[in-house]
Amino acid sequence: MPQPLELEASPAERRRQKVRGAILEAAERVFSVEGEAGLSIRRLAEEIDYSPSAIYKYFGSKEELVDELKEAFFGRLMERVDHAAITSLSFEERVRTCFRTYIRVAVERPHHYLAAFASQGSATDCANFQNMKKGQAFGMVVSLVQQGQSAGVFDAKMDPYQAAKSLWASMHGLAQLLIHIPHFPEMMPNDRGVLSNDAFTDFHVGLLVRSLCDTHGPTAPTPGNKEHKDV
Amino acid sequence: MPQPLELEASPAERRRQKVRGAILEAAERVFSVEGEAGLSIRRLAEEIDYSPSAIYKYFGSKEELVDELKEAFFGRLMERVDHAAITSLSFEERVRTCFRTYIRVAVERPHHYLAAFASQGSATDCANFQNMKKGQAFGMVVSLVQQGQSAGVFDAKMDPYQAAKSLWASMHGLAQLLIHIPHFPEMMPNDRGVLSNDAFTDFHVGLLVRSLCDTHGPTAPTPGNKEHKDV
DNA sequence: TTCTAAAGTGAACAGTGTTCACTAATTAAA
DNA sequence: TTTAATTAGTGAACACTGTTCACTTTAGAA
Repeated sequence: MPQPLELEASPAERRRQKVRGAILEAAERVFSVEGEAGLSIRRLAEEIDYSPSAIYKYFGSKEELVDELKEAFFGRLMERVDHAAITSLSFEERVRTCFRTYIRVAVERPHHYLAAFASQGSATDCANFQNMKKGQAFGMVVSLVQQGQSAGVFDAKMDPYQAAKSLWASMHGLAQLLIHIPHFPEMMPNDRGVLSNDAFTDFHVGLLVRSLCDTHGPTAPTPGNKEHKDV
Repeated sequence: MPQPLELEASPAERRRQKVRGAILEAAERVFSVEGEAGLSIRRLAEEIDYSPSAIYKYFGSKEELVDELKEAFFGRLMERVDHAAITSLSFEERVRTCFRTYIRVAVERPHHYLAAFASQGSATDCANFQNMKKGQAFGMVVSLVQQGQSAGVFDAKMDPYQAAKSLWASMHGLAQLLIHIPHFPEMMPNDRGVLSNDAFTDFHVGLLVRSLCDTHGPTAPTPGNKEHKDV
């Protein structure tokens, strides 16, 4: 811990944070529009009227800088989903608005969302997954499933963690396809059923919720009780 | 069409195709292990004992070369899923093996799978989506849904195209998370329910199939019949 | 054999992330 | 206030990248 916890920062430190903030701000601006491909150190330096090597007095590498952008984005993403959660009264509404918000934020900042998941998945990433924002986001989904179980809407016999992982994968996939395939919801051979992003997201979430509901017979799937044949 | 459809190719053309194949082979080798990041024109040239500029007599750009790798991968992916489809007797088994195969191939060649979906989604991509392998893959999912409806397993009132898109998104998301997050199926706070990739895929597919089944009441979701509030 | 078209090459261009010796400025100590 | 020690900032360079282009060599056809 170099600085004394931000209370009574020295003028030098305040100046340093100002420059650091300017770098991050310019980086955010460029990254939002052109992604990591358009974000070069030299361009960044030009935008804030510094030399390229000056950047390295504030960030160890370009990757460090981008990681900070990604982490900040994930923080904003969680904030907005959290806000959607606490302003929703019923469980059904909460599920719908939370996931719709998740998708909206992802589509609003496609480069951020893609980059946040494009890490090479190193061992260290796995180790402190719980501590990272991504792990917290997963925790929110788990909580949502547990709320559904408490409310008697979801199957109580289901492992909420496995269900949350499945749910998260499904939402992540939708975000990816909406970003990568333009007009994905309208992508149809004929012209019936032209949906907006929100409408298709609702449809998608509707199906996912249905799959977790408690209105089925004893055929509800439980993980890990089947043998697997080769394909 | 430069060459006369491969029948009676001239020696020059055969030689050319041989070199072209060697380039693609080396590219495939490098790309499989290190992805596009590790694939440089100079390294490729060194591996096949040519000069870097020679590559450009066979491929217009690096992107063209990589696109060919991606297209070939998607072809193999579809072949294997197709094989899984025709060797499965019952509908339930077909669904399970097809999707399990899809996930397996994606995880086997993570760089290929990620790159295949990492295109920037230009307007041209959208235009000839139907003609590309990716569009054919989507067609297979549609067909699968329609088979389920014909078999009386899936809700017949459901639009198979919308359902297929939802299904595809969910499977794509799982593939992404399995690739990006090591030990995703075992990612748990406690140690119960340690699943393999296949086992978790089966669990995931089980939920998705459940959501499309016809064992529900009249509350089955139909897309596009709801108003959307802001979040 | 001569001519033409293709194959293949080395050098260069413009760009990238990054490092390092160096100077300028600011802060702390005498 | 003068001096010493950090720190901020710089320009040049290194090792890369994809790509182009004038050039030579090779091969097939007339």
